[in-house]
Amino acid sequence: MENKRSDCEATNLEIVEKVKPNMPEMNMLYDLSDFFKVMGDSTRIQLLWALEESDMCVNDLAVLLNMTKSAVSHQLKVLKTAKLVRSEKNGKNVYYSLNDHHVKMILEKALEHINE
Amino acid sequence: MENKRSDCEATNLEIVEKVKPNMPEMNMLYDLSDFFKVMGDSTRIQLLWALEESDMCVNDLAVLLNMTKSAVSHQLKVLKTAKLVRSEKNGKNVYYSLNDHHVKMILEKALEHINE
DNA sequence: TTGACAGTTGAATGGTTGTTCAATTATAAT
DNA sequence: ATTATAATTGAACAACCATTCAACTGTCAA
Repeated sequence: MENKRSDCEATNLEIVEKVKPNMPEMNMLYDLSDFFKVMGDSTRIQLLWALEESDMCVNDLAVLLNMTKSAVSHQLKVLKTAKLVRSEKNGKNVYYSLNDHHVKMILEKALEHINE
Repeated sequence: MENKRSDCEATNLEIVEKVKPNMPEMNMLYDLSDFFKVMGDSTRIQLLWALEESDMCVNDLAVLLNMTKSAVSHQLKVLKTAKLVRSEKNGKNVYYSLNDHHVKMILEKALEHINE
């Protein structure tokens, strides 16, 4: 048996069999959902949006977003792990910048969906 | 005082002041993050991917994804609330279909980011 | 070296969320 | 009418997550 968790039989088996080979690998699926999970937080979108305007240090990002440095730092780490931003130390400050040119396009497409 | 929650002063006030007027409204921000939250689940991405191939009823989607009808129905409701899918009743079955042409493009852009 | 500031970190907390389970509605067939 | 199937629903549970808090590291200035 292949479908152990499903509680039913197919209604249109020919459709299921036609679609099945075109479904993505689970690994790709998890990569995709992980990416969208990272984007699915208003604080992180604000950070990406701000860094699209200008490279900034943690301090300034915290002031701009009206949040504590700690909270901002935590979220920047998430963005860095997802390779959406990179950081560079400069004296006492750490400056963050965007690391991916797809983000702007994805945000634009998402806005098109929302504004429909 | 405007920034009550920030625990620091700006390091580069001119940058903060330059970026601030270009930041998005909070409402738009929440719409964006809500959209990405919906996309940030592998089950829902599978459902969208499958419906891109063919309209399908809940039963067939459950078999295809190897899940219970209940779990699939719950997630379809999330997608419907987000206006990403629509549904149509046909006898005992409810057939779902894609309701947004941006999703495919957004998935493609996201894949470009991942495959870098 | 001392003090102040920028940033990071880990634990704790409160809130959110995906799946399961059981019950329910609605439709079709006998 | 009765039975079976498709789908939905709400509650419950466990897992996950964003922010807070306190402690800590590293750097600069005096």
